[in-house]
Amino acid sequence: MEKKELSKVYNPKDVEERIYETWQKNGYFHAKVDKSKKPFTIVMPPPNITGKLHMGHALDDTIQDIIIRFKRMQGYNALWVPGTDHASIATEAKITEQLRKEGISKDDMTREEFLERAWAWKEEYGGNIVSQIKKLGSSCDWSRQRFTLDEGCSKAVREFFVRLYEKGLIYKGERLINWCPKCKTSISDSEVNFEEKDGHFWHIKYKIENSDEYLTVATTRPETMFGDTALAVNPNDDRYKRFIGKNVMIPVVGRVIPIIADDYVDIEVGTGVLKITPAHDPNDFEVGARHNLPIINVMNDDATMNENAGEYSGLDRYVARKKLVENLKESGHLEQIKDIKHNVGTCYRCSSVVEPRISNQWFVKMKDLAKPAIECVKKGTTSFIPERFSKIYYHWLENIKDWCISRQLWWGHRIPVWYCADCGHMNVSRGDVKKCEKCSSENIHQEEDTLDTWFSSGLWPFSVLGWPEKTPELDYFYPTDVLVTGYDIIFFWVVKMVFSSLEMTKREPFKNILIHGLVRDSRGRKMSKSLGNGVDPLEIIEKYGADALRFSLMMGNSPGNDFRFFNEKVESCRNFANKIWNAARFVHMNIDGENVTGDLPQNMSITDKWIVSRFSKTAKEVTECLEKFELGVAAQKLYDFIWDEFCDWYIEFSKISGDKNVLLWTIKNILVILHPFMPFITEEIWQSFPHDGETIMLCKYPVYAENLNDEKAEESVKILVSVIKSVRNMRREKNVQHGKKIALYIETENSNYESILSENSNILIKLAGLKNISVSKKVDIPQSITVINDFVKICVPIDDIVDRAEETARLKKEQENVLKQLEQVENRLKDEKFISRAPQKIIDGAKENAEILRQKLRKIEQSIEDLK
RNA sequence: GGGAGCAUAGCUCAGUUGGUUAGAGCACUUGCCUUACAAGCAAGGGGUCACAGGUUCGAGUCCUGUUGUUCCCACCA
Repeated sequence: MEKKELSKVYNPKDVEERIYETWQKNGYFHAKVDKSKKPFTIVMPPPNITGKLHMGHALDDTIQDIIIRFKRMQGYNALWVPGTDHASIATEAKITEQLRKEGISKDDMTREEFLERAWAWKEEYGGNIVSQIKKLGSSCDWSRQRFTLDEGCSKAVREFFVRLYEKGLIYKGERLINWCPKCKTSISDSEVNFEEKDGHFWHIKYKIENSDEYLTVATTRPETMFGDTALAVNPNDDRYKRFIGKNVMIPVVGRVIPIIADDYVDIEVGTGVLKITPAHDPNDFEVGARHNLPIINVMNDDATMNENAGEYSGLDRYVARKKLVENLKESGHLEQIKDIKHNVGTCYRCSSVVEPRISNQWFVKMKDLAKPAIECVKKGTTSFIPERFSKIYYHWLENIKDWCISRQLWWGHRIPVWYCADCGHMNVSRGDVKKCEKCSSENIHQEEDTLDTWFSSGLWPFSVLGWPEKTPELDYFYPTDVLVTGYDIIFFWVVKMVFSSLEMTKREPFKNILIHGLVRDSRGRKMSKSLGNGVDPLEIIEKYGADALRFSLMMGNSPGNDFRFFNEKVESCRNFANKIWNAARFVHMNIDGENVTGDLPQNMSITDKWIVSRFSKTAKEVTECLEKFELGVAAQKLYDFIWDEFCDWYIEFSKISGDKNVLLWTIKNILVILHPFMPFITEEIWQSFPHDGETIMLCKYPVYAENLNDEKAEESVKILVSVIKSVRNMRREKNVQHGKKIALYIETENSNYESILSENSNILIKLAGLKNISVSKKVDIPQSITVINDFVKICVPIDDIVDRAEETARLKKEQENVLKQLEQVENRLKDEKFISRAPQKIIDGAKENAEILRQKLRKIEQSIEDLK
């Protein structure tokens, strides 16, 4: 802040970048192991390297930055570890797309060539999001920045994999998994989104062998008929009992399959007959397993039909479906078609319809891992904020299925398994394997598949601190204190961190899980690319400043709840920043060139004692809120204190009387207490005042002090304020001209009040616009306006506030004004077009308005009459 | 089918172990460029806290039910 030329308006662009660079240059964000201090640790949820900063990040990072700055100022050794996620499927899709635009197919590349390309891509774009996070003011320790695919994290991944494998918790097997035909990889259950889509129920007749009878099956996916290996009915279904054990012929396909009985079949649903296709439906897979049915896969990895589909081989699944339905119709096997709406699984990355598919994949056995993760929250070692999210967490973990961790992708951690071509042994190893540990053959090759991204990000809280090495950082900063994330990511990520950490480190990864909601657009819709309704935080920062954005994300936000983003809200927070800026200008006007230290003097006036006491209490409340992670409430309290109590009242008092040291003390403390929320402007102003230390960032966070508390001063100011407000109110009601001084008589039998009011009459005179004031035990003025407020009786002689001639003139002017308005409304009501076309509500409103104006006019006329 | 959230001013939302007269921002009305700030100041209007019961001296807050709404999970042959 330049002392000579104080701009009337705060301009964040002149400030933010410069200050952030200074902070970084001086290493204020860096935390090192120091056993003399208590650590406080947050690891940042790593954004994808494909990503661009969106409002979700802005919210998440603002919350973390406020907490970490608060804790740092409280004296903790506060560490915030940043980093990025390789996001295997998302990044691979982007690179494949980029290649496609260049006319290159991924299939024409070797794995090595592709990875080279991917790393180059990471170098080029991976840094973007990091620089964007910095623009928010995030005080992360950038010297400790990590990447889920860096050397250390890769080592952690192998350690984790091998340990789970050795414990028998990882296995490979043929299972039915979700297959994305576009990404050409398996995906886990939690990566499938269900979308309601229009579809059809095709009722197909399966003719019973050696009979003219047939069974009708309803299906939504007729093309899977090629993989049917049975029809199933409920054993208690009287309609079909007699068919059990007989065979039917699959229409068109011509293969003969048995009719079996299984309780899974619901008599009420559809026709009560179910076709069993174990290779393409999870339930059928289980039924098939119970009855030892063969498994026939009918599709390729791109969802075209394979050789088992005969003449349909090579056709896309939907083309094949259409053709098959035609064929069924022609051959008389199609009984009817019903339109239905049904939920279809889609890929969470590319939205393609997922195909359940039998495949050889790697899995983690989840049951034993889930138990301690449930316990950890039940015991309260780790707590959700708000608490209700623990219910969702329990429910998910209690019903967990095995986790499919292998992906048919290249960008990621390659599974550390080497197959021996000679003896068939599977070598599972932390290090690279050169020869088979069993037969010493060198004819080995590594598993082609990579691991699910969440397999590595599940290790994030401890891998970033050096695990599996026993680093001093891990020993000191771990477990972390709080994880800040959105509820949408609890299943994907939070649970994985908890069970991974408990299994590997025997510790919970974090003590608290602070859950926030989604940032929605002003109409309450999710911000999304397809809707084009996303608000770019960088544009907001450009226009209003990072401090305003941060504060607007906190005001009225409460843990776990979604909240809507409005430009108007940011604007009001920008105004708040400007308010503080101008308050600082006022303080400068008063202290510059004078010997003001900002130390509290021995003897203080009542208003000085009041603001100091109020500040101390506010500090207490704000700290309590922050400790409980109630950031929105804390922000509101700061806003109210700074704007209402400090700016609107204390600064006005200080223009009349007051100690300049107190003025400086208060604003400096305000800057410090507000700093975690608005780091840039507070630093800028703090630097402009006399100060000890290099940066506001390292100031001690204000605390409540008993000796600053002054109930008497607070009570006294309350009385002064009540009188001022009553007088202002009366002036307004009686339309006393602005600037007109009035005489005031106050009656009170309380001698304490009497002395407070008398001693501070200068304040009352100035702020209530008085000519003079008289305070006594008894006031008796017959011709007066009287107001009784909570504390005293206030009288104003009537002649004193009403200059008859002036008042008459004012009323006549008002009369003209109202007449004009009334004329307008009446004209509108006479307008035929208006009456016939406007909604009834608007018309009624206008009629009402006209009536109000007529009444007002009558009152004004009466008042003019009274004044004569 | 199972679970959770939400319902408070015209709009968007706070309101934390129950406590006088329910708050903020924006919008609205009125008057002010009052020497920090018009991105401002002062005053004001506007709420049966979804509905119905219950607990209590006292309920926006706790309990039960109802309605509306959003979301999550599961399933949909």
